[in-house]
Amino acid sequence: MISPVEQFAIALKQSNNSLTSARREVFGAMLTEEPLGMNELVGKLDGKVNRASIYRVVALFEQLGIIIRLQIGWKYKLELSDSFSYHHHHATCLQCGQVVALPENEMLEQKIQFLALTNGFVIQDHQLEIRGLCTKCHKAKDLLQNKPWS
Amino acid sequence: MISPVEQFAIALKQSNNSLTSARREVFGAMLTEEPLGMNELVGKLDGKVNRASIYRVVALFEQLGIIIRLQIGWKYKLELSDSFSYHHHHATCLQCGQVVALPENEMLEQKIQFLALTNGFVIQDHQLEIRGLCTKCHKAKDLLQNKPWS
DNA sequence: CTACATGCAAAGAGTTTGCAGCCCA
DNA sequence: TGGGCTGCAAACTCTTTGCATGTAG
Repeated sequence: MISPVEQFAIALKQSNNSLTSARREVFGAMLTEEPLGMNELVGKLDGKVNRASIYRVVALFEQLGIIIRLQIGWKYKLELSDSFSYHHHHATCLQCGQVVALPENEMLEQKIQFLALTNGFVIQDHQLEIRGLCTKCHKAKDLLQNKPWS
Repeated sequence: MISPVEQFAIALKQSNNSLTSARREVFGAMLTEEPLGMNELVGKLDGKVNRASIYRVVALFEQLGIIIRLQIGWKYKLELSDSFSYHHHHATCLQCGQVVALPENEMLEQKIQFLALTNGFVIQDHQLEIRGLCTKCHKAKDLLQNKPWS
């Protein structure tokens, strides 16, 4: 079993990129549960890595397929790529803002492939953004609408 | 049968918003085949509607569900909402940049609903972004790789 | 030691806001 | 006529770039 950090180091070496401290810091900061916004990332590395360098490192990581850019509403967030986890999609709760990772679904992936292929498109990459209400917020809303206390 | 422009006028009236010339212009500019980038929209309305007003009108239209914001790569594009056409997804060609509207696929929609529901999520909205190669560019690439002339 | 990477500061997009004047209902 | 809408200009956020310095290999 190879650790994420080793995998990261190998990816850099294989692409002829140095393993610098800024890159290590950014990668370390990305080893989190939730996808990170650029501003959060900058904040997390405040005093350690310069803002411009973070942008440059993120661009490199994206190019190397180490991280991916998720669209969450109007903004984007960053997350380690599928190579460091597994292929999945996300659902964002419009109420509480929580981003939930949805488990891989083979049937769904097949349908997406099929839809693209029947239209002559060869898929290289895809992203599904789901917006709605999470379990908690949905229940809360039900309570409000049913007014069980009235 | 009700025309798009009438439908638009009704949507404004019902939400207590005036039918101003700026809003008419923006709506008119949106009546196109392809999704429009904000800069394209601004360019198209250059001299007619001020940049800031376009942003305000777009924000209003989005809120009223008249237009939607598509994620295309790192940027976004605008397009009239499903109420003015039909529910569909898009595929962007990484080579030539063309954005193709893919026809609705009931099975796919069901899978998406299912995936969300089994994870306790009630979908309000969703967007699928497909990136790949269109028929033309894919063929061109095949030619290059097979080097039929060599 | 050398090429590549970073920090810093300034420039550049893209977007938002305050305010005075204009226009739709 | 009056309240909402627009144009204008300035402010703000996010991102990129040029250049001198630092550092990994």
